[in-house]
Order: sequence, then C-alpha cells, then structure tokens
Amino acid sequence: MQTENLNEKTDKVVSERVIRRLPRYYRFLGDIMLSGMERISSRELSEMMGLTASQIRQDLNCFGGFGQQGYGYNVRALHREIGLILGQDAPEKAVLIGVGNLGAAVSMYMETHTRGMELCSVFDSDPQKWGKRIGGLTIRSMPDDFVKVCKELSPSVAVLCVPKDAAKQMVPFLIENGIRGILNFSHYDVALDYPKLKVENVHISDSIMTLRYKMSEK
Amino acid sequence: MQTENLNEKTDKVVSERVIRRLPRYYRFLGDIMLSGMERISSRELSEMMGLTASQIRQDLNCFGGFGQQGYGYNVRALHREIGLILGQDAPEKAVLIGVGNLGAAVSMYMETHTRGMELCSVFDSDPQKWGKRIGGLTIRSMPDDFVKVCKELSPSVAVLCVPKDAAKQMVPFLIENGIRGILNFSHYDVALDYPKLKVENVHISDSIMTLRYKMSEK
DNA sequence: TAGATTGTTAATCGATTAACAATC
DNA sequence: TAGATTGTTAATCGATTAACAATC
Repeated sequence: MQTENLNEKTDKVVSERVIRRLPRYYRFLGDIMLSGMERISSRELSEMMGLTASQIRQDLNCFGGFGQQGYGYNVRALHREIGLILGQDAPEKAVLIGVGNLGAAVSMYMETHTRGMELCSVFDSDPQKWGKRIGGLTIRSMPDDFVKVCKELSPSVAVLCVPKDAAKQMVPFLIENGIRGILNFSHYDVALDYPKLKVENVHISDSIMTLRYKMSEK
Repeated sequence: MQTENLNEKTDKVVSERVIRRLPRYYRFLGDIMLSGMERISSRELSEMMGLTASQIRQDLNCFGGFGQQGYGYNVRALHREIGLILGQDAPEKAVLIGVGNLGAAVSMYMETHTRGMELCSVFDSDPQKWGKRIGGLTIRSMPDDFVKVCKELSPSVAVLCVPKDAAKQMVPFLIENGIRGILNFSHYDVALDYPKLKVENVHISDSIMTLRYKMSEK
C-alpha cells in the first residue's frame, strides 16, 4: 500500500496533477475574494478558470468537503483552506545559492512574495560578491558561511541557481547540512540521484522550447 | 476530427504530455553526445532518465521511426531530429516586455541561450529605463518603439514580464502588432481570453507553493 | 544466422467527466 | 418545501506499460 501523499483528513492519495492545480485555485480565489464575491459554485468557478465543475469538486474533495449543498463554496473560507493545504501559514526557511542574473531576480522576488517560503539568506562561491546586498539580504560565502547559517537557522529548502556542474557537486553537501527540499533552476536532474529529496524544477529553457514547438503547430 | 497537433510525418495527434518531455530528451541526448556515446537503446536511455523504455519508444514514434531494430538509436542523429521537431534550427523572433528584475534576468538568459527563440529587442513603459542597456540590447519605449520594431522585424513572440494588470491591458495591442505567441511570466491568464494565441506560462510562485506542499508530505 | 532491440498493438492503469443521490 | 448544488460513485477517456512480431 502506498503511504506517500496521503491526506490527513481523508487518507486518500492526492495525485501530482491535483497538487499542481492548487496554486492556481488559490490565485483565482484570492482575486475573486478581492472582487467582493462572497460565495461561488463549482460551475461558476469552472467557467472562470476554464475547467469542468466536476474536476473542481473532485479536486477539492481530495482534501475535505469545503462546500455546502445548494449554496456552493464560501470564497474566503475556501481560499483560506487551500492556503492551509499549501502551508502558507507556516513558511519553510529557505536559502538561495548562486546570485547571478536569475538568482538575483528570484531572490528579490522571494523577499517580497512569501509563498510559504521565507528566504533567510543568499550565498555565492565567488568572493567578489561576498558582502554585496541583494534587496535586504547580504550575499554570504559558500561554503563557509553556509555551514554557519544552517547551524543557526536550520533552513529546509535550497533554491539552486548555479550551473549544472556546480549543482551536482553541491547537493550532497546541502543534504549534510539539513536541506530536505530544492527549488531547482539548474539543469542538473537532482531528483534522479536523490529520490528522498523534495524537488521542484523550474526549467525556463524547457518552457521556451515548448512554446517554440507550439508556434509551429496547426 | 481533431486537426490540431497533427504531426506531418505520421498524422498522429501529439499530446501535450509528450511535447513537454521533448526538451528533457533533447537535454539528456546533448549530454550523452558530449560524453562520446555513439548509440543508445531505449532501455539504456530509460535508466538514465528515470522513465520506461516503452514510454521513450512511444514518445519518439509520435514523430517517426528514428531507431533501428537490434541496434538502438544513434545519439547524434536522434538529438538532431528532436532539435528539428522543436524548431531549434529555425528560431522565432521574440521581444521582451517589462525589464524589472525578472525581465532583465530572462533577457540576459535568452540573449546567451537560443532555444529556438531569437530575442531581438526589449521594452519597458518606464521612461527612466529607455536607452539603458541589458546585455547587448537597448531598452526601448513601450508602446511607441514597439510598434516600429514590430513593423521592421515582425517578431512573433512576446515574453511578458510585466505585472498582471499591465499584461491584461497589453495583450490585445500585442496581437494587433502581429504577436502570435506569449511566454507569460505574469499572473494574468492570457490563454483563457485568447484561445488562438500560443501561450506558455512560467509561474515561479506556483513552483514555490508546490514545493512547499511537498515539504509537508509523507 | 542468432541476438538484440525497435515499432506497434494490446492490456492496464489513472485521470477526467458524467450522473445522481444526499442535503442544505 | 422546492431549487440548487454539493459530495461521490460510475462511465469514459487518455496515457502508460507490457508484450511481441518485425527486422536489423
């Protein structure tokens, strides 16, 4: 029996597909909330989001019965529930490694937008960058300061913005220092080598190539 | 009968799932090529990539028979074929709009990494930024210079790195000026309003939230 | 030729959609 | 109560895996 991905409330396995839709639900419900709408039916939401009402009800019921027959869903309550499912109330501490163009941009983004991750510190192995500031954070040394920061703050997540080879070399060291999850912007396929690590890949070049493919379609 | 997504060679519909795996095949085959390996079987490749051999053969056969019974696949030839499928030989002209932190980083990335997209020009609506340089490109004015550049170069793709509201306001104008595809970093759900547009979303905050969810699992 | 491995068809599995009884 | 809409089961659809004949 599979024990992973079980939900506390229902003991159902929640599929990757459902999980990946949650942030989008959260985003739409946030906007709908701001628009002043108090309640919404699965049909109304489905029309706004381009999904089927059936799918929305199936998705939500993986986590519990948040609606009310004959009424629909309370927008504010549903938004809050999905936020809780996504751990938005309890941010994980994160560190970012590799302050190049992309790393700097991601760092600035994460400093201003908490999405369940609290960026505590940024690192680079280039001594030229040590001490410089990115937003409100100071670039610290990799690997020396990194060890210190891990002892002090115990971050659980590393945002990897270094080249492929550096990433590959670095991961065992990150794990030794208590990192359990990786937001991976590098082209090193971390998840293959470390199946127990939680990994989320962001491959911008894959998105570019996928769009390039779609441009020729039809 | 569905006529979209048909492949020239085989007239089969190619599913989104298959398309999204192509850039990863391309990446792995590029690396394998560099390692000096000349031929590879679907089983060997499946072990390297964490897939089944069956899936690899099914995926590739959406586009044609690139292998040889008893031999496997020629690494260099297969890499080239997937590159052609992904249009890497014929880049689309692209422009980037919104040179904030993320826009600047993406611009630098696209300037150095052609992935079937040739970044021609970058734009911002903030007069303070006009004339400044990002890598080898000069930031030009939105909307005035944009119209000129579109007339001159006819770019087909816009990389949208502006806030949600600006994005929503901007898209009809982009379409008027000949844009057919969007690499969308904004939180505006372009595809919902313009189903004929080719859209690829890159939502970093969704990835952060998905990782946050995974961190609590098990 | 014999062995290996593809291309492709068939079987299985999982995800989406439809239907409807439960219930607010 | 009657109407609306959920939660949930059943039906459908599509994607993955397995099997094997074709063939290099």
